[in-house]
Amino acid sequence: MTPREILRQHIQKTILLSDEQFSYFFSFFKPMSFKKGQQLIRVGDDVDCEYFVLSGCLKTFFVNDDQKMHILQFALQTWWASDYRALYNHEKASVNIDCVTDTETLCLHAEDREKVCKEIREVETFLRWRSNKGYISLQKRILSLLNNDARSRYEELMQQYPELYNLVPKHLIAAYLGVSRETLSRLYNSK
Amino acid sequence: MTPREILRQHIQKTILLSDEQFSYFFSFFKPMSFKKGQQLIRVGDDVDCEYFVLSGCLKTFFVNDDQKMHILQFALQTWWASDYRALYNHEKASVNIDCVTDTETLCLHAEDREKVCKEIREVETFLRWRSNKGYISLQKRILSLLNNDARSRYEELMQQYPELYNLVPKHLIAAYLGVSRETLSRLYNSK
DNA sequence: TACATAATGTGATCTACATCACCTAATGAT
DNA sequence: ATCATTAGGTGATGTAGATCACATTATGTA
Repeated sequence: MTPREILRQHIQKTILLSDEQFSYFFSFFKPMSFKKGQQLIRVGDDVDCEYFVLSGCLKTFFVNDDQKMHILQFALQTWWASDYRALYNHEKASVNIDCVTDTETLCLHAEDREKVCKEIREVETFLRWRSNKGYISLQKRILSLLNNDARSRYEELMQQYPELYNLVPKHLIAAYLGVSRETLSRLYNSK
Repeated sequence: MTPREILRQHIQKTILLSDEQFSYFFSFFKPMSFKKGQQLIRVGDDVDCEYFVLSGCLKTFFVNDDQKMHILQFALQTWWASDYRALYNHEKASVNIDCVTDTETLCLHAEDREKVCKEIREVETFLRWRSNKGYISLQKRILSLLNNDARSRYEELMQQYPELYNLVPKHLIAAYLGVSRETLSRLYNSK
């Protein structure tokens, strides 16, 4: 699939755009490719765009004072990633985004996004629904953090995103689940 | 302030509506008042509306197999509450909402919301931004759950929403923080 | 006014998970 | 091919917070 097709199919799950409308929207996306380990956003940066993942894997993460990393999101194909707090409030980045693997993305600038939103009603509807889905999935994760122990959080994640198992180093999975890498290792090497 | 004024001021923080536009939007909101302990949404219910809080306090919560309650959200004045997963995906409710105190709300049906969204562009923009803000605040809470211990989560909450201290029983605060009521009690009675 | 129920406090004990220390196995760079 | 770096495994030990048990104080209700 071409980048264009990947994006189009993704959007069409929510709304219908004419060829013309889609072409117009698509024209604002700039292809950007990154190597494993490359940083897209660093804490303190100005943030003016968001990334749509075509292939590979990004991680959005925070590093605390003790140098401990917490992962807010892995972004695989058709996922979106940015520091949305910074992007929407015009603040400096408070999280980092970098590449877990080589990654191809389409980059959309916030001002272009707002421009197209005004011009094409359906695009705004799409973005509203995208936000809703994001909200719902974060709520699910909060519930999982409150209710489940490390083992069932791990099993839940592996069941929902099995591709992460081979794609992402285990210590990053641990940093996503909120568990130490040692404990995670013990979890799936026993039982 | 009248309900109308409360809603209008809330919306105007994000977008501008003419008197006419606002009156039209407002006409779809139905005042609904509830007594402390009354249930707005129960697991398994059909969900077709969302609530805008005028006064009082709601809680959105989940009860697990061990009868342990986890609170996803407290909703105070100008907050919105519903089971958004159910509302957006036309599923049965997977969480409960009830009243922590006597509560006045304005109720908006999903079909009316979508109707007004189509008719008034600014309303759709408002809802898109509302979702974004919700997403950002859930992300903040996830980070807090991953990074902070019970004490600092408690202090963070009390600092951000001091009104909860006298409004909400401590065992509910505990259920929001993801800590046992005993531990919470010890936290603020020592140190 | 009395009684039931909900909210809160506090000690004793238990446990999931963190931390530390050290090891082996991959992976990658020169 | 060699060496450094990163990933991963595993034992020993420490600890935040859960759980259990029971007392105390509010709150609501007949």
